[in-house]
Amino acid sequence: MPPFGISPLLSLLESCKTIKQGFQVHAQIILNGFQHHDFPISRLISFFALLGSEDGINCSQILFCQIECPNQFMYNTMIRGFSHSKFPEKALVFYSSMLRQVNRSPNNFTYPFLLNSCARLSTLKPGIQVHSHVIKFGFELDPFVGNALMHFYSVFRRLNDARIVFEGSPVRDLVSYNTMINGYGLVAQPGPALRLFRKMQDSGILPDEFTFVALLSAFSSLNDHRIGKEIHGFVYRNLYCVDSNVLLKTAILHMYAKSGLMDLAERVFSSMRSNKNTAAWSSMVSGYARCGQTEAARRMFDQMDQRDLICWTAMISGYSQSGQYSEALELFMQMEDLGIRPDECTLAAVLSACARLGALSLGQRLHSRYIEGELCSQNIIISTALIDMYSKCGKIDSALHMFHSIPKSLKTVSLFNSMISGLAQHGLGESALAVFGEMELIGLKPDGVTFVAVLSACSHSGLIEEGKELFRSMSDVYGIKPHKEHYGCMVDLLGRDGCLDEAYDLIRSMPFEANSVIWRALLGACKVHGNIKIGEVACQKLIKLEPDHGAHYILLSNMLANTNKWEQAGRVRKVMEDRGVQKPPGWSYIEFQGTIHRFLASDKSHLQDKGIESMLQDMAMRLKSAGYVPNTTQVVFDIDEEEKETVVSYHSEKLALAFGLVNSSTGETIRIMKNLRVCGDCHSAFKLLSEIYSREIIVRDAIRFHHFKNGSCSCKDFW
DNA sequence: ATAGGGTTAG
Repeated sequence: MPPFGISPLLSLLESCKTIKQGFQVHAQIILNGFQHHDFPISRLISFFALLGSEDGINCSQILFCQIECPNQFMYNTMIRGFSHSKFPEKALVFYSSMLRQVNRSPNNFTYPFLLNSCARLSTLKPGIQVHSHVIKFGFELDPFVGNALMHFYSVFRRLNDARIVFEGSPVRDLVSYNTMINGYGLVAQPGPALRLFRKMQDSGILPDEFTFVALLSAFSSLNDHRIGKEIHGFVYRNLYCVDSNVLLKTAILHMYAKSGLMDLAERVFSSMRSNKNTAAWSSMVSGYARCGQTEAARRMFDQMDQRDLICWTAMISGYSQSGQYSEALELFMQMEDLGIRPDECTLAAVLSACARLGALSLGQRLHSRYIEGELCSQNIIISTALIDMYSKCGKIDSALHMFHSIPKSLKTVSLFNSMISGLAQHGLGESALAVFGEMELIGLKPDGVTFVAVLSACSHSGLIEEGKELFRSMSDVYGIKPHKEHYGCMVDLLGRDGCLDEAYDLIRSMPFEANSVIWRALLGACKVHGNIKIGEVACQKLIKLEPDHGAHYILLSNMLANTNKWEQAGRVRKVMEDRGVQKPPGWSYIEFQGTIHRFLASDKSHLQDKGIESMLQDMAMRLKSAGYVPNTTQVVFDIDEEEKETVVSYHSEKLALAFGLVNSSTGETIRIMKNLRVCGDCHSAFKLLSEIYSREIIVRDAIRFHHFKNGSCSCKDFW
């Protein structure tokens, strides 16, 4: 082997592509006695650091650590390497050790990379500190540093700060404009993006394809296809390379797909011919899914040759957003089986589906396997989704624990909304108000969603005065106009207090027509307080608004029957039959050994296995000896008493409870989910059963949670 | 030094 000089070694290094080849060069460096020469070693460190792989950056770190007195280039290289690694925070570690070393002050190459690392962290603070260093060391006016600062601030949606840097920068080049336009796209402000674009043209800077990609993505957030089309035309007039520029085409396609213009999206898509990339496919998948066409989305998805994590996520979240939660979970498990690891976007979508389904054990598994102790445990969207999942699966304590473990500075309005509505569903009104107070204390401004949450918390817990006061302050103090949802909460609240006339007046004074949710709230209150007069009005309205909803007819006929207006009740039943309206099937489900078991009312298919039948008999017997009389008023009236009893004892929630009692051990909490409201008979029965079997039973119905324990329920019998 | 597709709460 001939001896090498330094420069042949360097040119050898230049031809290297893999870690192994890098090692060979390292061996040569040592063999030729250059291991203490800064120059070849720093090149080698740089080679490894910029390979872009985890192994590469580890190798460069090992080399770096062997050096007694690393030079500035080496530090910059490490910072640069970590800036696009999986551990951007390590760039900061190298930066501070650089500062600690005597005579090693940063230069103009240090900050762009360091700021890029900061842009990828989950918190804003380190970047702001770096900004103050930029000023301290006098790199404020460096155009590269300036652009990196704009990028950093816009990633954190701090467009005002980015703008200040932009305005203060002596040189505003193409990259500065692109970065700012892109930033406005991130915060969905296409207006300022467009103004900057004009300003750019005025100052004679020619846009490039990045400019248009940034503009297009800014306008994708707006569902205004007119402007999108205009940009499309503009792009064609200004860049004749459009047809060959895949990136640009993908951005155009995405703009159409996101605006729901799927036929235009299809046209761009097919014009891409053999250049269809995964991004284009993903845009199509999510575009179809977003407008509810999950089948079309799935066909696209199935046609793809190469599926990456993003398109899996697009399909999974497509199902989840369209309410097809089981499909979402099923697809997710298929993905896992292929060995694909979800990231935080996938997890957020899957957790949301778990929450809606009440799939606690899957949610818990996701938490412990992919989130706990991982980098994304700091991700606030994930935390929001987790809190929602734990709340909706009945584990309100876990949700609260998570919430309190999150540092104040990271908490967002959505996070608070998630926590408050969780507490509301569990009827924990005081806690909900306390969390709301904390929100104000740290200076977060509540929004419309927050008020839905706090108002429903008040109505679910009977905090009448607090609720009224909040409703007033909502517009007076916070300047938020109440929407239908807020009126719905107020009707619920007043109705609960027995103020049915007041509730009815509120509906009539609303600036818009009441929807079915609001009438249902009024009807619910009428049922509890036995107000037939207003109840009938509400029922009629509901039947008009939702003529296919069988429950309304049944409620109305039951209400009439209860006041002995048999004839009218019969007429209602007749109308229902004539229209062919079916009673909506009530079903309950319960999770057991990771799978969800579903029960339909009177469904005998589960009865043979696992001793459910005998458990049901045991339940009925013990209830009877405890002096319990079945409440059959909620059963359609024209069947005889004995049969009514049979019907109520086969309600889906009772079947699920029997299943739960058979398949769980003593002391274990039983969690049941129901698609409709829990029935009155089941509610009283469950209270007693919780005492008889010494079990805590948690039932999630369509609106809220019921925690049955020692003979009583957390809803205090109002729901 | 900048870039395209998927993310939470009602």
